[in-house]
Amino acid sequence: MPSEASTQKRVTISDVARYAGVSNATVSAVLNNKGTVKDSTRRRVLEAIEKLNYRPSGAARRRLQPTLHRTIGLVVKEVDNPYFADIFLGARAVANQHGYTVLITSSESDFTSEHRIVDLLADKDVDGLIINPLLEEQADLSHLFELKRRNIPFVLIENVLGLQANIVDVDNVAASKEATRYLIEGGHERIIHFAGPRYSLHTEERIEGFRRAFSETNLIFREDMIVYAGARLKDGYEKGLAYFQEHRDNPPTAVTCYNDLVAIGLMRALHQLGIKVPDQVSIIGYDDIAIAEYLPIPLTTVRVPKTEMGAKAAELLIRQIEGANGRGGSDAVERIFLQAQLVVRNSTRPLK
Amino acid sequence: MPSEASTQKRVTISDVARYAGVSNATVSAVLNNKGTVKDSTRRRVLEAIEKLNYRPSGAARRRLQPTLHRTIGLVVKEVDNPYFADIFLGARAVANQHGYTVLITSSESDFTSEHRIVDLLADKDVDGLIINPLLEEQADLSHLFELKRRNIPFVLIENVLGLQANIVDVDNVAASKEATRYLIEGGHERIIHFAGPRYSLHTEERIEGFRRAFSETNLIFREDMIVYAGARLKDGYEKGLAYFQEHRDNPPTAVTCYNDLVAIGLMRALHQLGIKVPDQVSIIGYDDIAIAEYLPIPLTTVRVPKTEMGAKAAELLIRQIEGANGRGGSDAVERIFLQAQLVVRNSTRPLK
DNA sequence: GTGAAAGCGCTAACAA
DNA sequence: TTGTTAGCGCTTTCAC
Repeated sequence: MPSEASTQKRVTISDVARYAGVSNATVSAVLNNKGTVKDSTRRRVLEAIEKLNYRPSGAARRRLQPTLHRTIGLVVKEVDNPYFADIFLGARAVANQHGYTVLITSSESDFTSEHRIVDLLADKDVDGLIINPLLEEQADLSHLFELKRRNIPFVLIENVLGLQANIVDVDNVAASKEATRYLIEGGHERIIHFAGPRYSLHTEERIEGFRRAFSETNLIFREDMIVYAGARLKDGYEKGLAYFQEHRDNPPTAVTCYNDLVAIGLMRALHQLGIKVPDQVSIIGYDDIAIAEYLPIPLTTVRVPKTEMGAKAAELLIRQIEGANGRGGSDAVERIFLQAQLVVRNSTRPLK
Repeated sequence: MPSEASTQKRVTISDVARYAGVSNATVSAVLNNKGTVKDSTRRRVLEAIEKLNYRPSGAARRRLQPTLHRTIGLVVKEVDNPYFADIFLGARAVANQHGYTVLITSSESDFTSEHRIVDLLADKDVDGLIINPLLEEQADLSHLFELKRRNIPFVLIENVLGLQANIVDVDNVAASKEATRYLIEGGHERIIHFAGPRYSLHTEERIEGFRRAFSETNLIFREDMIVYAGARLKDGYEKGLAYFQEHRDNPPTAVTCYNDLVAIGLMRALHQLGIKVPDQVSIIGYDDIAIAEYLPIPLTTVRVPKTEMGAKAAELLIRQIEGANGRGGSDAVERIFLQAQLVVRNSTRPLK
């Protein structure tokens, strides 16, 4: 009943010391398990801690060995996409080798979240960031510029127009084109593309690849070959159901998808509509997530070297973090594009 | 060529100030975009920052508004399991409502990692933790006790024996029993269980449920009904291939799996061996990850309310974080067990 | 516009 | 065994 309702101020080590009738140093000693404290004193301190609900500030404590924990922040767009798990795993492997720990957060396609997250990570003193940025209308890149101002190295794993920054990615236009061309060369003429979410530049790049495949043949590209689906199982399923119902009379013979999740969703829709894959419709995914190979009809897809991307991104980042400390030297931006490759499995078949 | 190779010491605001011939306060003003700095001065400071590659310490800066960013750390065991994505999403929703951000890290089944991660997160001053702990032989719970000592609230999403701690989980024994009983009641007699990894208590709980289902009938449980597989697609696939090849003459008619990933891997193996699901073998998964429903043979599985678990864990945690600050009151440990439920789809069929 | 100085919460000498 | 003190890197008054 004693202790008055203190104002919202933080409880500090001094409060505890005062309450327990000892000095700050003693409390600190208890906190850090130094063996040097008499048992009765220790007990009193512990009691005070409990009583006041004291929580030591890591920030203050850590100051002396700031290098104790090296960390890298990874900012993704959707956690429920296995794509990011692989990126993480690749980054983690390299990071661990160098004594870094990787922290993940997800913007979940929300631009405000992305801003907040990047700020937060910077405030938490991560040593560098790997970011999969959202494509944004308002082009508010302030959080990335802030990073530059604060001199915190970062590498993108999807391009941001109008920003000089390190990037590790795949040539999506080329890969998407290759996938589409594979279909065309197989004799497919009515092909459509289930495109990704609007907030992704990858979406546009993959559409562009699709388009270019056409321009290299005598087939005509038409806008209505692009069907905006999204990035998730559900998106592929729902759009698939809707599209193939609507185009019942004249369905396409092949679909390239934004990613594997969409492809799998689409396959479910087709299955449900009684349309056979690949007999009636060929399907190509993108990413080559682990499960693609595990489906009863293994998915033809574009393999993105996800683990390698994560690893490369981490390498580049760590080089910047550590190199930068040496001299103000290697400030030149690096842009690394890895090779994506079509993996033909059973969800596609040539028409001729 | 001038600037000597400084010893590895951190570059501080004072270094910048000295280099630019101004005071710390001025540098600080520049850093924080106060409008009060003359342009020529600002430029000089910026140059010094660049030159020295100065990176302001977030820790030091943040001290004044420590409450600016509230954060929760989520420690998982394997990022590439969609199970955790859903936990995260549930936690994130609640967290965001309360102004918290959720940071994820993964121990990847490595106990040393778990320790390091928890330490790190504590040092980074997260306000609380949601942890999916590894089951460990040496029972070294020091990192969790450390959390208690530092008064950082945490909630587990898998039990740790011998520790008084908040927990949100599902009754795995009951759920696993229910799944197995469903098979037995359907007339299956030769049933096996593809068990999870050794580092998981869930593994043991699910085995126990399997065992108990038998003890309630006149069927006999035998140790060789338990096949240790793992937690991943690959595990189910490889063990499945091996097991069903070896037991070609006398295969089981049903398998319950540690989780959906293992089940899907197993189905691939069976498919490859020409064994029909569910005609020849019934399969039950666990978790009900999104894709379970999307398979050509939708998976019968135990639905774990993952999103709800994440949400509940976050609620409980935030209550502890904030309640605790009020008085030293609500220190009582809470243990919440949600309901898991069998969802019958097409990968199982009754034998009678 | 800019600098000097105090203070944030904590730990690490060093004395007592 | 415990207390005193200085200092970590930064921001913020408040003079100049």
